[in-house]
Amino acid sequence: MAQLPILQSEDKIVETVEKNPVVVVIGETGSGKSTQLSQILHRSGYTKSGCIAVTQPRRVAAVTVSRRVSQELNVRLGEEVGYAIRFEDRTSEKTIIKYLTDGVLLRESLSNPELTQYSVIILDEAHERSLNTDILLGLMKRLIKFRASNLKVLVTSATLDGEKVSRFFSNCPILNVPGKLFPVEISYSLERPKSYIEASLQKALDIHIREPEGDILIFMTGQDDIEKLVSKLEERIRKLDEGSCIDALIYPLHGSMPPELQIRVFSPPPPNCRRIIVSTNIAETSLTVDGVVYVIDSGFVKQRQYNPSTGMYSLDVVQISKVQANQRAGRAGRTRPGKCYRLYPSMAYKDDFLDATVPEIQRSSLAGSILYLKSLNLPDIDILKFDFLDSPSFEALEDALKQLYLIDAIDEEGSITSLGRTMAELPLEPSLSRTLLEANECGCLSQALTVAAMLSAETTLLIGQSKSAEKKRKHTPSNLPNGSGLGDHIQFLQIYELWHQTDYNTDWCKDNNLQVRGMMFVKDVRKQLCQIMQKIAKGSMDVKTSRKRREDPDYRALRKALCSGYANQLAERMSRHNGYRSLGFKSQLVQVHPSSVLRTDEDGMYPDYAIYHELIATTRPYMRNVCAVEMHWVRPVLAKLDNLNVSKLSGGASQSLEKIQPENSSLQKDGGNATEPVEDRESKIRAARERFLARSRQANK
DNA sequence: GAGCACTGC
Repeated sequence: MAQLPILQSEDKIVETVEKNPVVVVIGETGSGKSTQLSQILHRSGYTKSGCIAVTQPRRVAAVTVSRRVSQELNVRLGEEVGYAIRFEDRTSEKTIIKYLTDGVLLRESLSNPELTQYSVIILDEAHERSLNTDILLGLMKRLIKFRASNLKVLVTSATLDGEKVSRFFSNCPILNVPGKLFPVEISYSLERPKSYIEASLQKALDIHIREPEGDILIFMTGQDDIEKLVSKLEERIRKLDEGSCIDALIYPLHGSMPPELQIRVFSPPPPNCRRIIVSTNIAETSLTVDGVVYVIDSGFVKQRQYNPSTGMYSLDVVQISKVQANQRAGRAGRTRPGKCYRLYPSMAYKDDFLDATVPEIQRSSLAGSILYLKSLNLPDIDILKFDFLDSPSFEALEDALKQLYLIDAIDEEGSITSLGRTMAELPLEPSLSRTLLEANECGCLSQALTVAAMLSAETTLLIGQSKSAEKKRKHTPSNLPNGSGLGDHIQFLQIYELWHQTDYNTDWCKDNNLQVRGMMFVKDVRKQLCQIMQKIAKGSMDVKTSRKRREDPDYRALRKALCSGYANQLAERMSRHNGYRSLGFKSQLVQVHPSSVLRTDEDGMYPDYAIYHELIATTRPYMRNVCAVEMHWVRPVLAKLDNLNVSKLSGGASQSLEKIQPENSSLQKDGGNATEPVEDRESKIRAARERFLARSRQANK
């Protein structure tokens, strides 16, 4: 094996780590930092006083990297070298080098905030800025103060933000480790094309006809565009004169494809044949296809973002960042020198592209993370002034506190409640943790466990289908239950109960268009939730079937529990039509998503009140996964909304926080009225409550 | 009557 570049810097690394509590290591792809840093520190004795932890943003990475290190050290995986990911802990008392996902390390710090078992913590791939890594960065900054004598922290990052991470850790040293990428020649378009599909098609055909062999990787934004381009490519390549150029195999590649189809891409092509892979950004970091020599980059990506003032997610096509553009280009230089064709002008890259992708922490709802931080009970840290590498907006923090207050996870002063503490232990969104705890009181825990597990995996359940396949499917109506018309949560419960009756038969999943992988994941989640709930469960947690339904045919207990958990995700129907108004946020008109199984009554009207799992703006604002609830369950929630005092929740920090936020305000630029005054919001909540009371009076007549 | 990128506890 050729010597990895990082080993030439071994002495320098050891010396720098010796002298500094935190070191930033910048190493490009192929530098060997993921496999070698841990071994270097092991060799220099850091495993004598504890274990070396290396975090990874993805599970597969934790598994594959630890496997390689165990081979290099010639030990059995799970002994001296091991890994820990959700549902799987392959470590033992012998373990001295442990690879784990950042989420698992966060869970560990919940039960052991000082992380005393570790002498070294390496946050690998920190430039990806996953939500969990960002929280870990903040926690590490605090931890090195308390464990200055016996903890070393290493952060690996991409070139562009190494300086920033260093500044965050009091100007800690930065070490550069060369990568092992081949040069990639980059060319730009003169102008932005009218159609990215057409431009990609032309460019791919050009390369295929004129350039020597080597696979082509094309980055598109989503399944739809990928399928269009694949069929156009197939048609055009079929029409090429036989013998005028080598053969081509065209593969789509995206996350909603079943794994067996994804794997196809990795089988090497037959001789005299070029692979053309049309992919989402799954091929940017998660999957690496060897043999790619040409990259075509559309310059766009689909990104999910959260608007804290409306509680709504949107999935937008946005311009990629410079870091992403370079990551995409690098995919062409893994095996030999390559070429990258950017379908945008060089000026666009220089002037329009952000340096780095907006970190996830500034694009997500923070209720779960804030609850987690509050449950750590760090006396020296005010959560709202928590030292993030990039701070989330004030609105996002305020929104998280409001959500947590409405579901009783924190009290009026913003302190965590005992309920909140239990919720933080569950690996679920706060709304679902709250539902479980309420269900435990109402005697429907087993049902709630199923619903929570199903919603944890929801997007991966239904097999991703193209539009044409969908049309075909309409002729064969689904045999799946319909949630008794009460909503999608109930349907999820009924589906799982049926699957349980088949003894978790995988063919049953396939027959019903359910992703086997997704359903197995649900089963694992449910099992994990049962283990955590064991201590406090008041009733059986086994999957119940028809017997239970006779006792409560309308699932009233479960829907009432859901109403507590989703207190912040509540909507009231408009009086004359089937549109809903979301309560508790800036007034927002939303529709039931057409895929919902929620049923209308004999007059064609939806129920007066419903809870929703999420609001998502696509062509219009939709509530996805809704469930009918009853008016009198909603009453206490509205009372709580009425008494809401956000500045009290943040411990009066609102004023000072607003002052230190201005640099984040640009993020909200496109989010509409993110800065609506609190008084406006409160008056709207009051108006909603008045409408509710009027409706109550009418109902009582 | 519409459409969903990618991760993770």
